Amino acid sequence: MLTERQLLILQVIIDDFIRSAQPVGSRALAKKRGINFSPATIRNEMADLEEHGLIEKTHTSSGRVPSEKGYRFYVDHLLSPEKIEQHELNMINELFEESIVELEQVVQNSAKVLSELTEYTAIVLGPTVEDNRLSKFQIIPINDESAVAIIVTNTGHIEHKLFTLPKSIHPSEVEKTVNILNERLRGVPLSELHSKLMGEIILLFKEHVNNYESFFQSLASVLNISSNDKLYYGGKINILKQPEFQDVEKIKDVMKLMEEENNFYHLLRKTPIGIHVKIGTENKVPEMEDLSLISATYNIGEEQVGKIAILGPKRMNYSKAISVLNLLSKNLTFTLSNLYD
Amino acid sequence: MLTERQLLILQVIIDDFIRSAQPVGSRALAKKRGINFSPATIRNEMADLEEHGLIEKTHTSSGRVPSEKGYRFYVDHLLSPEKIEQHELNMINELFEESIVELEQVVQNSAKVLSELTEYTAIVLGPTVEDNRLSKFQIIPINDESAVAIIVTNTGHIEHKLFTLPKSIHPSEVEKTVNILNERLRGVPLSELHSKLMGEIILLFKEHVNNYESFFQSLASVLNISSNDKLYYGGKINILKQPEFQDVEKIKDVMKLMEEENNFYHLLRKTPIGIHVKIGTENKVPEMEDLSLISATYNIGEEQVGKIAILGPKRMNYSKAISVLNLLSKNLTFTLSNLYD
DNA sequence: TTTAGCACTCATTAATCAGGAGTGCTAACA
DNA sequence: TGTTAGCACTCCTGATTAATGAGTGCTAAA
Repeated sequence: MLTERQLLILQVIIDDFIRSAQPVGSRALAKKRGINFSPATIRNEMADLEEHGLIEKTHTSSGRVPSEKGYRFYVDHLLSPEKIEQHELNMINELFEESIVELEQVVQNSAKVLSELTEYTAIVLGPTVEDNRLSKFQIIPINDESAVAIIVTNTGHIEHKLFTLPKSIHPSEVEKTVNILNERLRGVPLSELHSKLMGEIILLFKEHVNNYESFFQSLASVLNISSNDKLYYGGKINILKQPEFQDVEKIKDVMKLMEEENNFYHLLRKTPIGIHVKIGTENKVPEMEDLSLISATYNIGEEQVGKIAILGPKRMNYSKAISVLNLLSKNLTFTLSNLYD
Repeated sequence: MLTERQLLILQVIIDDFIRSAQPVGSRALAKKRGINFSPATIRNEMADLEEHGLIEKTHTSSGRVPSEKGYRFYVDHLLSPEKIEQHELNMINELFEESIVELEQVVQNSAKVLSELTEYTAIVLGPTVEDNRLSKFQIIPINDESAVAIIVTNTGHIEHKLFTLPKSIHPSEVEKTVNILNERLRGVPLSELHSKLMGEIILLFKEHVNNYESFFQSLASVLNISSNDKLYYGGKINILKQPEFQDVEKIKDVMKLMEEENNFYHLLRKTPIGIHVKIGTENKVPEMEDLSLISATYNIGEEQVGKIAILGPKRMNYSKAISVLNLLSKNLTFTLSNLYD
């Protein structure tokens, strides 16, 4: 379909545009090393590439700019992996060197490092708590009328919830309840706790716990875990450094996009396993037509727990971003698996 | 110092500028109702006001704009309280109508409402956990080597911390420890837990708990509560609606300011009790020379727990902002005091 | 097939100009 | 003596024009 020379020219155009953010003309291109033909020849090839819809002009007599289709082709076929510098490697390794206390902390720091390495905005979706399995449940009475429920999961995630504890419940009943729940619910994904409780466990309650009704109500609400996996940003304002965001309206759009957390939450949830690149309108979000989102997944053992992603202009350094994302997601998976699996 | 008429003119200039963001000229001023003298007269008075440093020209033949000193004078002497509309009252009341589960949630929602009511950016400093008093402490073993410590305070704040539990410790020892700590530390501010532990309580440990040393180490780190009171923003991008932020560099500055959470954290911590207005350079932060920050405190009972604030352009509607802030902080104090005190 | 040459297009920038809002000053007025 | 009308002057704003230059497509020659 495309000749070797056309591929070469396309690659150089996109590489150059990614670097300079300026439309690339035939003369400037001819001067690049590796290019041994005249501007006129290049103009002919460019016309062909434009017919294929891979590059565009911004006006009749301007240089060429990659089209969305061009970026897609570039990402799919022309990308050469970028070498990661030693000092960049160090930054990533430092993330995992300190003693790791909380999973969330590591994840949050990853976003920061990711944004610093790429100069784009990093978005990290924290562990999907719903898929975690219950490993320990406990109730701590605080005063006459309230208590805290503690839920510990297999990935070390801890959650606490305040609830009202009916006065009529005797401490021994509470203990019995805790025992029942631990016995029956260990290993159950948090998302299924509520239905399990309403199914088999309510029968046990009827049998063993006096005055169970209002108490059971409270428990039901406590075990109704809503998906509250969090979204962390790193370098939110990095994106403003990009020359394409010198326009006030565009800045407002992208800031608004990030402000409303749901946007990226849903976008990232949908994302498949492994590295995934969505360019411009492929994101199906009007405000993202000038943005690309590259995402990767990280796991704990076999369980897929979260996503890390880079948000940049369509004209982003895909090669660099993918390399860094790939490395970091693998490191995250490795470290977290060792820790919690 | 200033005549009645000059005060009137100053007030009208500032009111008008706050509304329109345009320099106010003598002719436009003369047409306002309540003004019954000619443009020429107004020009004379304006010249006086300018000599006092209360208003400024943007260029030789422009209308007048309030100076920072002018705003200060306006806030101190000319402010008339703004009536709060019924639907605005409703928005505030709705905050407190739903059953309140977590203090943090209320506080966070306050930021949202505050930003919606004012169209500026709201900043809320959550409860200062350090000043809370311990009301309940508990330890829950998770597995052979780790446990969760639960700390509940008098304001209903719950905190959990993972720590390593030496295998050598027998469950009965843990129970004894929990009893000792609850007995000795109840009512102690979180910020003093650590020193109390290292002082009187270590002696009790030596006496009553076997193999206490490494266990005690863990406890010490658990009870070393760092001040992690959080900063919440509402309507971060509201500030971009203001006509003074149509300049890309300014937008970057203010976004960066908000991105680095420490900035406002420290600024708000310093703020005195009650309503407080800092205009432009009074904030002592170079990037805030075009911004004003109005803050208020909210309490639980007698204890001052947090701050709510509004960040807007220097040309903000002080009257409205102060009224809303005043009302909301009082409501917060009232509701939280009833709940937790 | 490649390339030199040329006419043409269009964005960008600087320069010029007209219109208008606003000021300060002076002199007349109540 | 305080107030106001009149006027010359300043400076911002927006529109228009012109020059420059980067780049293209096409044609014809190598």
